[in-house]
Amino acid sequence: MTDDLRSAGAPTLEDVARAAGVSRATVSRVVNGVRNVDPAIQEVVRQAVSVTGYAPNRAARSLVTRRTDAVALVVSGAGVEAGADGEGPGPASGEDGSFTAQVFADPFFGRVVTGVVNYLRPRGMHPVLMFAETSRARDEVVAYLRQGSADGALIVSTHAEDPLPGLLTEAGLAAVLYARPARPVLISYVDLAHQDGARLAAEHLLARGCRRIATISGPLDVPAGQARLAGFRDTMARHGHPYTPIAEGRFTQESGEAAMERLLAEHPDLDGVFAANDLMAMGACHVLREHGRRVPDDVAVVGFDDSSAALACRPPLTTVRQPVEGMAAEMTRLLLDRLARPDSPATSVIFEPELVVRGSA
Amino acid sequence: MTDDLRSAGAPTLEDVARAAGVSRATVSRVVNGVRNVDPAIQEVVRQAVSVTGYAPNRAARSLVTRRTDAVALVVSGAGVEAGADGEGPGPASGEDGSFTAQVFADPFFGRVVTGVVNYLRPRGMHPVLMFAETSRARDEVVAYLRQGSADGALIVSTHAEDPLPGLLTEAGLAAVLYARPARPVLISYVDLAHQDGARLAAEHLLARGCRRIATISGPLDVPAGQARLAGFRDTMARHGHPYTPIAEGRFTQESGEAAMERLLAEHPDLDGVFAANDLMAMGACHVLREHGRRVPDDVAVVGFDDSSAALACRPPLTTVRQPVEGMAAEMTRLLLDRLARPDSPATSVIFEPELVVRGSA
DNA sequence: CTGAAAGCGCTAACAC
DNA sequence: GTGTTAGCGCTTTCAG
Repeated sequence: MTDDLRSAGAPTLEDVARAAGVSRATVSRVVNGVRNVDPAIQEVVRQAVSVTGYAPNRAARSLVTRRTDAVALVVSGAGVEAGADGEGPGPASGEDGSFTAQVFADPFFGRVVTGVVNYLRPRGMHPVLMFAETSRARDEVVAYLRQGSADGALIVSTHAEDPLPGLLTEAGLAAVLYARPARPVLISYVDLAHQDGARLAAEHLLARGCRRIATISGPLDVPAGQARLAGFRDTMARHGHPYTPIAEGRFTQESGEAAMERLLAEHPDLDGVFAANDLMAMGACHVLREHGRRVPDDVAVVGFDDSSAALACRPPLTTVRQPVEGMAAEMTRLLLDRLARPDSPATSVIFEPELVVRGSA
Repeated sequence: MTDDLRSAGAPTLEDVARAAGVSRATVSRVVNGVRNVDPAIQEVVRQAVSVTGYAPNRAARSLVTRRTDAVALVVSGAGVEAGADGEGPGPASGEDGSFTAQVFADPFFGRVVTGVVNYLRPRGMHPVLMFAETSRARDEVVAYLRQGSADGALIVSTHAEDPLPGLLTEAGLAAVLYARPARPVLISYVDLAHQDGARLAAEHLLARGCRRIATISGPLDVPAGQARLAGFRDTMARHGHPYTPIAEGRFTQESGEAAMERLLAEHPDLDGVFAANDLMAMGACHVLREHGRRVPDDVAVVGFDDSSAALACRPPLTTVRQPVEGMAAEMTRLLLDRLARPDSPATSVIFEPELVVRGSA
């Protein structure tokens, strides 16, 4: 008669306690691995746990611990172009899903997810995926965190002037960014030394003997785009090339193709190209080949990121490696650190890029 | 003296009630949009909410509603090959992150995420990302759900014989699959009519005049790989081609390249290739070009999925479209349906593929 | 080392 | 239409 009185609902601590003949508190201690419990009793409790099939209720636990063991992984973007889906007069940058689709078109985000998950998982934590491309969506992210649905946020911004970091810190919520915020907010972040990366690319092209070098930059309203361009230009200037042709892309393969077309039209004799990411570099290679230029013999191409696109390309891309997974893991570490010590100061960690030489340059 | 007594901690229902001069219950009603509340009072409460900056505590709410508004989005795989990372004698298919990295190397998963998020988001729900490539990881997913950390699970299996669906239904947990389970489990799922898709590809190649057609199949231990091959073979046989060369790939570009090399070595005169996904088709195109074959003039190539790789390829791939985002959305709808009516029967929805003609065939 | 008891913040009967 | 109240299942002092 001590059994089977709990036919409905999942077993609770109470049930286990009864089955083990101890108090709820003791069961709780055993379940949470708190010391100071008689080994013999521990064993009895463990038995009872497995007999009853007990699983602690996360909500009840969260209610008292004030922790959820979840973190929000949010992809944030300020302005998305109107979707070219032709589905009627929808909002120009609305929540029609074009943003979420675009995000994953770039192999970059998958790598971030990989890095985050690999750090979180061994610690029993999980990422909740969120997108914050509109002001409404941003408010929802803030609300989500304020409700205590997640312990903190990992922010990957696709555009500068993203208001989200500000909103978050203002609300006293724990957050860490991938990439330095445009306006200095007191918040931790990881970033890459983009300028150094661009320098590596420029020097490689120069060392290779290229003399008429152009660049396909990233969007100039995103910090990474600016920094890579700046690093490239500075290096070129320092080596006696104060004027280098530039075509702005949007980090997509398509925009890379268009940029390459423009470059080729204006400078048919170029012999080297630095693209600010691999997707654009790949687009450039396609266009070059279509125009009868051999890569790297006629035109050398260097990409950036060392994403999966670099190996997918023919020839495989010489590129500047951004250790995305490692950076994402570090970003996660910074967040968990902050959660453990809420008033630890904001920290930033800058990673150094590395040149990876393959076939394209 | 009615104010500022709550300097510490977030404001609770109690605080709002006090500020509005009503009871907790009333505040709860207006916050949750329950009818039967005097409009005037509603207004007063809303004021109080915004004055206090109240945000409902999700844990407390979940504790009583038994809902979290989160669903687990789990990528499940049975056997992953040993990582080729050369980092010492690690476990052959361990939790070293190689699985998570592989998963996002394919544009497929990003599309699934997109579809899921776009369905979930307007409903105030969010996906928690999980991976279940080892038996340990699978147990964690089950435990996660049993703790009530998420209301249900969306499963994307990368291999057949995945034990997860069985574990889940056995535990009475709500789950829906992307792709039919290998062994018939009583569980809802969405899937594509893979055979029809393969038929479309074969017929297109045939109609185009190709007579020496080979195929690069997917891994034969995954249902989609089998079905696409079966559909292709049947159609070829029906059109008088009982024997078509086959090379097995693993749905990666690299494996597609290797398969194409083999095919070309044995059948130098082939004039058409059906690859079971776009990544492999892209690899095939590269290899064909390296061997001096023009696509589509010398050899026509048809892919499968209509992923981003199809457009990234030169020439753009003629392919069989799998409406991944729509299928993922439907999968999500099925899950929420199930959550709303727990004893609704298991349902399956099969989507029809569509041929998309571009440059490669 | 173990038990008793006080909540965590919210929803949902149930009274009024 | 609104307030009272009883928990939801857990952790955590505080006694013993």
